[in-house]
Amino acid sequence: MKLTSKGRYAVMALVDLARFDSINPVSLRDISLRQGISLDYLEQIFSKLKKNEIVKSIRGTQGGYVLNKNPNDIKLTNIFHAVDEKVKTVQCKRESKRGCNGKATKCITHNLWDELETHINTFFENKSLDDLLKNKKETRV
Amino acid sequence: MKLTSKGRYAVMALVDLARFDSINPVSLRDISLRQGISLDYLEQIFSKLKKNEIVKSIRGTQGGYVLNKNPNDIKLTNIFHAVDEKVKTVQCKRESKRGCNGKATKCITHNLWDELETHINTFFENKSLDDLLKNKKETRV
DNA sequence: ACATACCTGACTAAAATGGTCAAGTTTAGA
DNA sequence: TCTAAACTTGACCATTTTAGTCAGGTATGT
Repeated sequence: MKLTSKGRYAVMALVDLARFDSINPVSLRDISLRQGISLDYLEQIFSKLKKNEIVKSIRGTQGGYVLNKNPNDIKLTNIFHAVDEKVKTVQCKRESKRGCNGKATKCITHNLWDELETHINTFFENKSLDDLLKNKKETRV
Repeated sequence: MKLTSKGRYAVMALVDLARFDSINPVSLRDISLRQGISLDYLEQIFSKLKKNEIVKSIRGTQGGYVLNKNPNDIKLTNIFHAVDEKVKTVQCKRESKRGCNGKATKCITHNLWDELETHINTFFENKSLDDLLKNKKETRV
């Protein structure tokens, strides 16, 4: 299962974006500075977010990115999917129509991973960018 | 977040073990053959399972491993913990008492990962080896 | 025209993964 | 008592993934 910094950065950047894009397009440079994420890396991430129609880009001076949907309609599952964070649990090697590991049967734990995957996906499907915004205060420690 | 083959192998091996250890100690060689997991790798895994008192070893000829607890008392969370599958989501770099990323604040998404972690752990805490055994038939495809 | 900001693809150091290999020790059973 | 089966330990390693960097673009508002 993968769930790494790339996904975290994507979420952080989008929350940041959502907080400011109603005024102006937000440049990656600003997000980079505010969130402490490398600009070059952000560009990779936003390229994917754009392909998946989560954000729109506006080129040129004063340009930047804007959300392409209502924050309430952007679920975490969409974000992770966009940046290739596959919320997939361990795969059985060479799983095929025939079964796991080339055998004609499913392996003992096969159903378990299916269940887990559903469990995690449900969490992400029920969580929108809007939910995070409501909780957006950077709480003091 | 890590959730890899090592965890899957550990679970597969323990289910296998649970099915046969009431008769005799089960050798890793048998598990290796039945489950298609490298013997050397199994040894690494069982070394950790033993340290965490999930299995007992019996040395010598006809030796092998035996469960050290009732299958109902072995939760998946115990297994993953034993083999260092940390069910931890992405960490904020250098998180400290002071906050995330060296700042005095928690990062925007901090609570999210905490919630997710709890969500996944709940799943694993409620799932025991016994639950898997009940479902143990290698269902035909 | 030119600075700002997006866009693209190649490249890479470091870490994690999924093992292998070698050299033991222990003990049941012949 | 000898020996083979089985556990034990630790070093090692190839491959893949991660988390970026770097170097060049292209588009556009002012």
